[in-house]
Amino acid sequence: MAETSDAIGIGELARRAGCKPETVRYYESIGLVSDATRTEGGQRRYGEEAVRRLTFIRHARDFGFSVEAVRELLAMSDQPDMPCQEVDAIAKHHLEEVESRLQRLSALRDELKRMVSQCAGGKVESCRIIEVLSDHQLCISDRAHEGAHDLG
Amino acid sequence: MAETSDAIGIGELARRAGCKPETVRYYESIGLVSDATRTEGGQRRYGEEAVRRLTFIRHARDFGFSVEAVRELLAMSDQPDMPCQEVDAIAKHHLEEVESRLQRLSALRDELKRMVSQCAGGKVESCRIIEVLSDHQLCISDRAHEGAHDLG
DNA sequence: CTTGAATCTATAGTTGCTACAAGGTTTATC
DNA sequence: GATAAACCTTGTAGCAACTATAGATTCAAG
Repeated sequence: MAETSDAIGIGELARRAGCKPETVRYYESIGLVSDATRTEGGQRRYGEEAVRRLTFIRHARDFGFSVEAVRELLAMSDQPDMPCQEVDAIAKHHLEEVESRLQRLSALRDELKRMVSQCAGGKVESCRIIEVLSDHQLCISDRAHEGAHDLG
Repeated sequence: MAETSDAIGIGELARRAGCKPETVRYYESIGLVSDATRTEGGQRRYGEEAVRRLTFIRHARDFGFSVEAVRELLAMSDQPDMPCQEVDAIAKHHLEEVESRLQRLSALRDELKRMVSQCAGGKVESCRIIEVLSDHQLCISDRAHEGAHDLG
């Protein structure tokens, strides 16, 4: 097992960073990770640095940063002597987005909860859920379901 | 202006339901709304029923229901005599999903907040944000950023 | 040397639309 | 009846961030 050395394959790399080989190839195709060295047969081989970089990427993605934000964060982490203002700005901006999504999603939950709680369990004809969906007037707030855009 | 009668165009229909003509054509293409009658020149013409149906669809989508869920809800609202258990089940399931997203997003916010608050504003080298992203160990919870998958 | 797992490229699919391009139709005005 | 503005048509490509598949090749182990 030469897997602690500088010659791991794409599968092992992916496993160590917690993603799939396809994802690594995708990141390479969009230039998020640099092209790997290849074996004579054309297979990718990676070292420890690649593991660190991919781990950073996956971790930032898990935090919800967009791929473009990750690209910037990577570029900055490659410049250790620069001030970290920009890093801070990206993170703060992301935090604000998350907080705004939370608010909208929370309003959506309230509206859904209200709707569900009013269903008496009779026929579709008199179902409160169908009624609410049919008639916007029955919603408490016009802004309640803007949070829906945060759902896939 | 024959626009209150049974002969509105796709633009007027879309405007009344709060979406775009493209969206209406898309819904037609996936069978969410049925094919419209056409003028001799081939343009779509709609009546009041189409306005109601499209409004229902848009409203359900605004509530975050998936297109497939909307399809089922529509089918059920077409059967007023059926019991509304299934409608209830779809809505409850959706509510559960929204609540679970909320929890994960909220954990993510906490983690982000913590990360941002610890940044002292020095060099990238010693930036807490970069450190946290580099090292999973520095997160409070392993589950904190599962909420990221709720973001686009 | 053979087997089987891993990898390769290229392409299409996911969700729910949105944005063109290049034309055809309708409607209003003169 | 002509003309122009506004509307409409189909078809295709694009978005985000992967995921999945197919069919061929390569690698490592026995």
